[in-house]
Amino acid sequence: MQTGGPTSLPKGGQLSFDVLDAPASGPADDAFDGAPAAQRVVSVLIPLAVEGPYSYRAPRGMRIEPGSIVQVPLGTRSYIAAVWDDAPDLADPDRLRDIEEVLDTPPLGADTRRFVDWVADYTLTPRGMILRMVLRSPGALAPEPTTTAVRLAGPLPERLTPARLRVLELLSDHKPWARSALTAAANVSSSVVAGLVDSGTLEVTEIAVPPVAGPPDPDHPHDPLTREQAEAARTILEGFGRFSATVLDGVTGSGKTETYFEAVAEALRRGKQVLILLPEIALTADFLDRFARRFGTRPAPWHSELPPRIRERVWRGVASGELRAVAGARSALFLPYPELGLIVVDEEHDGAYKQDEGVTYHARDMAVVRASLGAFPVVLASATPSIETRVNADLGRYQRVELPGRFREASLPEIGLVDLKTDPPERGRWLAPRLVSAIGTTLAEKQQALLFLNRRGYAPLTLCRHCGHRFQCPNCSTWLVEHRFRGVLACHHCGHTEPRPKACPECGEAETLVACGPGVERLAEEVAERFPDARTIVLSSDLLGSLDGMRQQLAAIAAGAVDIVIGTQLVAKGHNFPLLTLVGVVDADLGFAHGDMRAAERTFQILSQVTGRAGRAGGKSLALLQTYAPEHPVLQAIASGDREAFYAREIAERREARLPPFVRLAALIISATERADAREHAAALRRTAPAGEDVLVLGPAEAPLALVRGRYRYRLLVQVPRSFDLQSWLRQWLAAAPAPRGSLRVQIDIDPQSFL
DNA sequence: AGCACGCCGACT
DNA sequence: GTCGGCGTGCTC
Repeated sequence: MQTGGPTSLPKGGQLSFDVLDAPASGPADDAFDGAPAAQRVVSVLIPLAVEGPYSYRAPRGMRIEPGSIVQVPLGTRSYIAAVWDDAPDLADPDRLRDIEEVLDTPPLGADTRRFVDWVADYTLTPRGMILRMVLRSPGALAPEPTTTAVRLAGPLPERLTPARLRVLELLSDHKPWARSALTAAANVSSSVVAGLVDSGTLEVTEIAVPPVAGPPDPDHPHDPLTREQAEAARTILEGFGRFSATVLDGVTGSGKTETYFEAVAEALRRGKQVLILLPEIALTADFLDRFARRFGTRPAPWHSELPPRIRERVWRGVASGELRAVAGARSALFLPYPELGLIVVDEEHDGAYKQDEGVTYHARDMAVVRASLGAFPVVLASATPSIETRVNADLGRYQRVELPGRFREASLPEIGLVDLKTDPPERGRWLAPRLVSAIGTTLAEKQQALLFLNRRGYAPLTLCRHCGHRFQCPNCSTWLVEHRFRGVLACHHCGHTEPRPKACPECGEAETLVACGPGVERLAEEVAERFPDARTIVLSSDLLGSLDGMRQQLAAIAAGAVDIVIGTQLVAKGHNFPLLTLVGVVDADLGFAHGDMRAAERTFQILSQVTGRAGRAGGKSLALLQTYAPEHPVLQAIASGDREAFYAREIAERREARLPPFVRLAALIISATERADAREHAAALRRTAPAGEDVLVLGPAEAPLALVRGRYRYRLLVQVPRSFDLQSWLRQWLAAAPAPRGSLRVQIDIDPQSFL
């Protein structure tokens, strides 16, 4: 089934991976210890698209060890790279060049290096590209920056104002203070400090920049856990000292965060670094504050929007071990932790953990691998665990801890299905009478309602009443969505937009275009007509201005300044709406439309999340789901609250249909600037696929062609049994296949969700 | 990632 | 005839 066996896994790792283990990278200690000091040759991995490390000479006396960050010449340029474990293999010693410099940064740990190798092998990506994700913080390796500070140095000034006294008080211990910190702490303007410098009372010096986050205190005073939470925490804690994977499963509001914080505290007490992974959108100030309430300080943040300066400091702080806790989006997995001892993957089911630009990987699964390589616990937390995680738990690969019910005053909402066949909305309207009356009641009781419709814009389809012309995207096989606020027709796939014409482009008739179906904008129109006095807000990603604007809107909602919230996907994730007592799902069937094999799972997850938005405030709450298929098992499971029914059924169906996680799936993504090129190359590749008994080249996926960032992408699916050595097979296939030409690229997406 | 080498279209 | 477009391949 595989080469290598579990040799590259830590002793504690009782997992067997049915993919190739880390490439055979025998320990290359002799390269570092055995050779005479004058002429050591070492392997250096350069963060470029190279398959393996290159050999370099280490000049006499240079202090080098595996993982050292070095500056090396390559071609005409010089790169920051890392000393790697492979034995040097360059036969021709004349081509060797010297390492220029060893940077004054802690070396990458053995775990980090093995992780890079493992991910490269699993994703069939050049190793250098994975190293690039680790070293990607430009400037992080520059010398430690300093900041200007002041300290007490001379006689007191002649005039002592209250502001000056506050400053002098803070400086009375003669220690230097950073200028910005001092003005903030003394609540004075910078001119007060400047005045004291002018008078000779203070002197200006340079000090190291304080860390991005202080040391978290595991024993910071906090609310005690409930018995169930404490019990769950204990189960996770039993996993310390070896690899373990724990699924922390509990409905919204059951206290998952408090529970895994206990595991975080224990890891900190043991002197380990901690990583909490969150979907980017959940990485809010709200979460950081929650962490601060438990540990006395915020964790170091890591996400794509982080300003470069902070980014560098976080990278450096993690590498030096100064930062003990990181809360980050998926790329935080590739920070150079020297002492990582716990990873928590919050909302583990979230699709945002999958990266599909550039290197394709699933951060949740790579987190499990990272924990396995480092022999420490990983916690997968979710109210709606993914199918593959549930299957892994059922098979005993992961342990499962369930938190029952909600705690404190919060209660679960009552859930009802509104059958649109028997209780339809009026013509041209989208809200059924039962939902309308529930909204009325909610408003009358001065409470808040949320209407969820996962469809941006005004209407998903526009057609001509006269000739039947439908507006379609010129690039993709999708309808153009009308956005009335912006006055355009837009493709939600590739971003193509065109102005909405007055007349039909096909038959030329004017005023014949009709909007079909609702989007949130149209829903807002209906709500404004029905409830003209209600204060309404629409939350949709394309209407969002700045991040700040979004924050203000959320704050207004939390403060009760809004009566009806109308929102897309955005409202299902992350943010809390503490005052909600009614949730209306306008089209609960929307998620079933796609031919996607994960459609049922995704619908279950999003409906669970959005209905769970109600009731956090305590008291009675209600969620109503409008549907044409009230008998659908997913909706039945949601309505009855019987989550097990959903899992049992979905798992059985996947097994029956031979779908992941019961088979392995890979997608070859062929991308080109010309549509025909992508399609042709996909066809050529398919012809050369090696035949195998158990191997099924499924050919194009249902919507194989998509325009992504100006390139046409064609997806070719391959399905193999679970225990198949997919990596080797793909490697052979691609080696023998016709080479991509021109702007063609082939990228591989190995069923990222069922690799264990 | 850069940079050089190579092979096909419009120029003095 | 060659200048230069970019596609391709190599860098220890």
